[in-house]
Amino acid sequence: MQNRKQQIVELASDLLRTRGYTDFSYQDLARELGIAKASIHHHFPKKDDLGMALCHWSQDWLDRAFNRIEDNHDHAWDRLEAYLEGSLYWIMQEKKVCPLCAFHHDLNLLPSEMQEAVKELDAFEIQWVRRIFEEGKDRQELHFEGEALANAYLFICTAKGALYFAQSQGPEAFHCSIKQLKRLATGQT
Amino acid sequence: MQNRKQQIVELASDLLRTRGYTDFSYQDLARELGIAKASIHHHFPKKDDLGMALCHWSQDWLDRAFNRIEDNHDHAWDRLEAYLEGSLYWIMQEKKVCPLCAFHHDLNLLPSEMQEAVKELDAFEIQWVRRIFEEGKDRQELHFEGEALANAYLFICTAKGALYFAQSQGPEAFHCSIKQLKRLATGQT
DNA sequence: GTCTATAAATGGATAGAC
DNA sequence: GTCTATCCATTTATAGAC
Repeated sequence: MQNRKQQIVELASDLLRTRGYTDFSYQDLARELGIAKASIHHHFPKKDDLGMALCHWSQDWLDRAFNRIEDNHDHAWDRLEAYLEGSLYWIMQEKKVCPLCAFHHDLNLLPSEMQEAVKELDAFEIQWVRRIFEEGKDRQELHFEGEALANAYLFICTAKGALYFAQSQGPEAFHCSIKQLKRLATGQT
Repeated sequence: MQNRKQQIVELASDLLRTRGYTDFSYQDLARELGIAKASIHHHFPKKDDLGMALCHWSQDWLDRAFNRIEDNHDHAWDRLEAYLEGSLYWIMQEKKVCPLCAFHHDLNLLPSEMQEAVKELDAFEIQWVRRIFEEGKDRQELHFEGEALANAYLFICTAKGALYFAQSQGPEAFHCSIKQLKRLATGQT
């Protein structure tokens, strides 16, 4: 069964986003799939093998998320807002963080191969936001001062931090800081 | 030895900030202190007892950090900058996150008593930043648009997110977004 | 591919002696 | 307060049968 392998990754990604990489076990996976622990080891001999598979899964997850946003929204700010609302939805409704945030929680404890993969995924996410800012400026949809990259950093850092506080202080904290971002990115008064 | 108890908390705070709450053990503490695991249990019967002690320690840590900043800097932006530079120093030079960030990593896994404590600590941190913004505006040191609280949220969210990326992308990512913040908070062009 | 069985290490926790 | 000894559960991982 080739699907079993994907089924394991899919479930693992769920536990990763809920509990973090070091805090889910093969036993958790086996229980929920109704199979033996040893069967998971057959597909992923070491946990770090599964960890790398989760890194690749995260790349796909980002691709899908970004493509969906671009398919459903044309205006640059609508795309950025969809990115924000998506993140907030996951954390508030599903109690899950994005896979990258999950990996960051244990970054120092991960094997170096996984750390490198996370760095590349971070860079990929940043570059996507930067591209949206650049295209938005070219099309006169966004009106910000300075470089697109600097504004992209401000945007994505604020978003990550807002999610951090959304968990403990509720969604108002999130919306409050995002409102500021919109003013800056769109050039509204 | 009453100092032993504090010694344990001090070491535990270090491991908390380096590895996270669920990823350090009584064994780690015992090894580094050169005493038996059971001796740690004498001072903190359950790990969550130690966890609550770490929450109280974190409150003291915040108090000390904020007082030091206010003692050494008068201008509102200098205080905010000292807050940022302090955070960056810890993560880059010492590979440690602030205790609140550490607790956030496992927030969903913590007993509710600890979760409540973290929420209050978050609120305390936010209120400190807000006060600095308000005082800065009153003294004409800061020139920002809108409410002090909204600007405080933007500031602290950006700071937390910048630390997130500093870990994986290096300090340039941090400085890049902080430069934007300064422009906004001080009213520079 | 999946199972049972099992290993070896680790984690949190307790009992009771000194 | 600290120790040794011990308990029980969990975690990662392997061996070998079906």
